[in-house]
Amino acid sequence: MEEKRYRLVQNFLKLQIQKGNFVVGSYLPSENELCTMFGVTRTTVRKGLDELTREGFIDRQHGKGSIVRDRRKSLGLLNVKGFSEAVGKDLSTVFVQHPKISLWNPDTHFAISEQEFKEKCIHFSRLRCVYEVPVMIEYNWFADNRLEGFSDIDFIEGSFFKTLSQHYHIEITGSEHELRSERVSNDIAALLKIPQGSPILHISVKFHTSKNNFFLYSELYCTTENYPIGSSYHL
Amino acid sequence: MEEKRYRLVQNFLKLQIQKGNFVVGSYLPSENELCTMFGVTRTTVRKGLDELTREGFIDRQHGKGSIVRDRRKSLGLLNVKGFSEAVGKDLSTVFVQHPKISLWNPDTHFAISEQEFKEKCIHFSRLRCVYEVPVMIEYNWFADNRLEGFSDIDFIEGSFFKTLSQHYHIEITGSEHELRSERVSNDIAALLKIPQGSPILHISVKFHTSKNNFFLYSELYCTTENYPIGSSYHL
DNA sequence: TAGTGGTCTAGACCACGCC
DNA sequence: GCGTGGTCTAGACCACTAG
Repeated sequence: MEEKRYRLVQNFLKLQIQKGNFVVGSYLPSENELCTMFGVTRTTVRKGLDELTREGFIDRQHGKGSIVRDRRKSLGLLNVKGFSEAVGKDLSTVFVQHPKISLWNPDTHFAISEQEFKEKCIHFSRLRCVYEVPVMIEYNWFADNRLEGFSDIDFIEGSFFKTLSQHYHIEITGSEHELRSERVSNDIAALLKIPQGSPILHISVKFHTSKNNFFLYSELYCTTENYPIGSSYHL
Repeated sequence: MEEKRYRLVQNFLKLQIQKGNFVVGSYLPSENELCTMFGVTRTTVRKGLDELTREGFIDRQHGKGSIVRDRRKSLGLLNVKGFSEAVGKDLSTVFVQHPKISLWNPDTHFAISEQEFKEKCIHFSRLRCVYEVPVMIEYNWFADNRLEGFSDIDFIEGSFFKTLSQHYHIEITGSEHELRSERVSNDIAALLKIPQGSPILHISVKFHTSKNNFFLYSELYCTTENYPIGSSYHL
């Protein structure tokens, strides 16, 4: 399929990183070592490493080497400030609904493709708390038949994305968001333990992945009074 | 300062694009032409073009050439859906406060550096409407002495960013956001013509720029009922 | 000083778009 | 067919890091 030599280097290294054979913070083989491993020149190896850098898998350090990076912090995605970033806070996640096969929920604001709609989907929802205080509820849907045996395996370190990467070698490649400020519904007010009718931040997300035609749909409802949602974008 | 040859190519082309000498949609000189223009090899020219691609200035088309791109749509920044994207809608912007020298406003949620705080700042605010209906009010602050003679010149096509690029060759390189869902204040409710106490989306933004230590601070208040805020991110 | 990544040359061949 | 960008080679020298 893909005969470009730099892709071979790139995909080989990516797979090793996804599998955990090169852990975060460790160094990849040097460029010269990769040259002999793959029988190519440095230009080709460097092109592969450039791509991995662009994808956020590695950082390169002049005079030292290429170091494996924690990608989850570099995606520019919306996340509760202090949730995945902050250390030393008491964070917790509880399932409101464990993953199970269900029907597509009409609540998703992004259009689901016909192809997806024909399939069953998997749904799960989680409540996110800081210091035991609920700050966000998250509803997720995705096409069932794309992730073989998903319901049966556990989330790696409580992270859906980490699970996708390590078990299925699927990465998040992008996302679309729609943001609304609404009055909270009574159901969600009860779950988040906030007064009825409070303003709440509603975020609809469509995640794009490295797997063809595989998307993740999420609806997030956040109380932003104490923990505003942060996001960042850099060139 | 910068002696790398690919930077020469990159910066030369970037400046021409910023000045409008290469307009959006036109083709840059071919790689071979650039080679002879700068007396370097294709590897070097291509490295410069790679950088421009990464920065969003150009797209490259196999067999055709490198085409100048409209960068403002590629930043993954938050913008009112249908504001800068949609065509055929009746969009308008009115100044609530024209640019003038003022004091730093304590309303900004991001910390302003000591260096900036010592300087005066320029402030302006604008009301954004769709079909004459106000949907967003925007307050902006930035350090005065960074943009010589700013108050006196007009916005290019009503765009602050376009003005920064063409007049000062400054580009937006990134941004940080904080999002909150709040009850609207009475002042803002009046400006946006919405009922008092309505939920409103409050976005604090710190824009990073290509000019050292120059940032733009914005506070946005958006009614999201009819026109939700959209954003997207792609690898 | 040895090893690493960063820049650069002077070629070559290929794949794509267009006439 | 010709010009374009995409991939690749086989070198070279430089800049940075570390023992």
